Amino acid sequence: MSVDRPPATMTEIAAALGVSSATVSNALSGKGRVSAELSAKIRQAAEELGYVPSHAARALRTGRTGVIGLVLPDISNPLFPQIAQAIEQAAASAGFGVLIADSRGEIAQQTAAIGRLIERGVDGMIVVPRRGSRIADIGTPVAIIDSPSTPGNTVSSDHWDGGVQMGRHLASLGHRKVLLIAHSRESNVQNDRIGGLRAGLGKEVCCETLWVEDLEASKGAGCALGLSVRVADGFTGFAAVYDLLALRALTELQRDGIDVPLQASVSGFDDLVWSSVVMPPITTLRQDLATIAECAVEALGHAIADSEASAGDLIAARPDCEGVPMTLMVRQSTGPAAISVVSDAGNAREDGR
Amino acid sequence: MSVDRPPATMTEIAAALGVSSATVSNALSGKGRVSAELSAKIRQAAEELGYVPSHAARALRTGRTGVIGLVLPDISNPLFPQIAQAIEQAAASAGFGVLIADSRGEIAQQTAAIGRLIERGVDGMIVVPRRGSRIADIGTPVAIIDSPSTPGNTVSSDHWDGGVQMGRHLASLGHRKVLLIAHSRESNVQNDRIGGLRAGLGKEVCCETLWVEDLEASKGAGCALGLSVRVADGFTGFAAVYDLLALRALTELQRDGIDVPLQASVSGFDDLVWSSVVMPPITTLRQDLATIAECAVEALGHAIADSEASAGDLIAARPDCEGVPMTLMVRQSTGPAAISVVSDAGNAREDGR
DNA sequence: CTGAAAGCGCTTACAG
DNA sequence: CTGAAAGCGCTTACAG
Repeated sequence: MSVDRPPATMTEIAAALGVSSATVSNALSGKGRVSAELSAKIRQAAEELGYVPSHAARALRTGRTGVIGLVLPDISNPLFPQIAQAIEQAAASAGFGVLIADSRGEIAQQTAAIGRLIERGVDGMIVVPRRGSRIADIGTPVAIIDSPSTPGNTVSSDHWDGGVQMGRHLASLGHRKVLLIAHSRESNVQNDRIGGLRAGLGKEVCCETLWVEDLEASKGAGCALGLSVRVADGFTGFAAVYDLLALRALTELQRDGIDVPLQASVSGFDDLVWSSVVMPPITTLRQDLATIAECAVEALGHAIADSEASAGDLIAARPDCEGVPMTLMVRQSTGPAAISVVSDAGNAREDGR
Repeated sequence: MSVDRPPATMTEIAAALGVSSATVSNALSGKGRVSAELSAKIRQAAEELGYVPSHAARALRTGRTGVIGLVLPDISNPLFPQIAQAIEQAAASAGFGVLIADSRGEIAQQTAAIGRLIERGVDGMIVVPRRGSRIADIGTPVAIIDSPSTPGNTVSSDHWDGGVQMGRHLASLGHRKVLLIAHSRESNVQNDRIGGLRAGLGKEVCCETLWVEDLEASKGAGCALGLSVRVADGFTGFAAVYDLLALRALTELQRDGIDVPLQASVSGFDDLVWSSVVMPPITTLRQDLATIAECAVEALGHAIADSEASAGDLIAARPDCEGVPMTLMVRQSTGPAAISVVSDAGNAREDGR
């Protein structure tokens, strides 16, 4: 029905019914003020005539566009598809459109991208900050998705607790020497996960953190992690702070002829698509991105509604949004710790740490 | 400068300069019609007063929003971040904003998502269609990124030629028995790649295609590909049709104790982030997404400009956009073919084909 | 409960 | 080359 006809306007509905456009507006926006009967009649006419609201006119009149910006400063982040999907979903239910802004990871581009969003009149924006970066106060409501330890954070997974879950899992499997693999010391998320892992592993377990950025600084990107030496040193658990690192660890171990999980367990974070596709599938933690997205959008919605005047503030989150739980996905890459035959000599050491 | 002051409007500039807003509009839009001096003065005033154009007003007046939609029906597609980034970049340079629409891969949701975009008044949209799906004629210009063999396709990589490149690479390495690994027979992209691979490998090379969807139909998702049996059968090359499949192949081979590339070579398509991070890094083909995005945005831009009236058509592409070349990234996962010791008995066969 | 009127900020014929 | 005027479609006080 009414597929081809050009979309009707309120004015046309008003004319067709012999009422004023103000009344049509009131009826359609459901703000009361119109008798039930007239209201019904107007709705029906709108339906029949194929009324499509003009967002442009609404925006011009109200000063609100009904669009929010999504800023992913580090788009190479492989979690991006899921995040974008979750945000889009949540935003759509809340009646918002989502304008994307990318910045190729560079700070200047990030600023430019944010500027473009503002110029387009977004009502607010959701930012997943580049690790270590702070969001300057722009004159628009902003919700931030990061780690609970980030100041000004609005929503996030409970990365620490995720670490605890994984740490306990590994400890319960009997691992007593675990290598934590992280990339960047600046990342709040990574630090939270590391902290949680150590806590979950407990005092019994000897663990050490390998910061890949250090390795890369001395040996260049894409260098080997030197994991087989660690196995020889008695490490049986390798807990990476995100799946890509876990994948790197897994394939390096396998290439060196080490059986996972028989000789070494490997775990990650985030449950990216490949985690379950790899052989063996990787034990990891899944973020509840749907909830995260809902919280972010909801918080933003409130901020937009509230701060007509006092715009530009970071947003206070609902308490239950500050640490959304992660779910442990136990898969074949983790198993009981091998009997640890500790070789006494570190003779084969080949990596810098 | 002028950071805090609320953005000025054309009317304010006009008032400040004692000219009409029409003249300000003409000067700022650079459509001539205004003397050079006055124009310069207006530009300067705009700068000083912190003029920010109102997209809403412009949209209301012109009927164009300056926003295009990006529809990724299969957002789980791990290429999404790169595509989104490239499109956003190209769109920004062309003065468009990008509204995202996701549909969780379901056709109903896809329709809904497209509807939302239309209701928001996008001037056109770029669609990466779900494999096998056709885009119905909506009343809006649409550019499609798929394979050149898709009817109505606008832009795409030359997947066939990519296959040829990879096929030649493998053949030149001495591989004479190659397993092609694809997922879905419905996918034009995958079919193109397979066709190219066969052509590039040439008549000398014996090759067979493993359709993973068949395997999954009988054994369930996530089942083993049964690759080690193939190695025993004399296969030395495993050419997957996208990186995720290559990763699956690589890890399965490694888990079964087969050395890559010494005993078997593995290759993929798309150069996703993990391809170079895995051990050994995977030989693959990189798409020139920047060019693809530019072509798509350009084509869409023309269509939007042209078809004020005749909207709703699919777009005729620039000829050089129909097969954007891919770049072969040779990495460690492919190497000279092992001396093929063909075991005569298929005794260990464990997979269905 | 309903309507007349103004106005959001811009662009576009049309005069001058 | 410049300006006055109308209008894009809506919402919002304000009257009635």
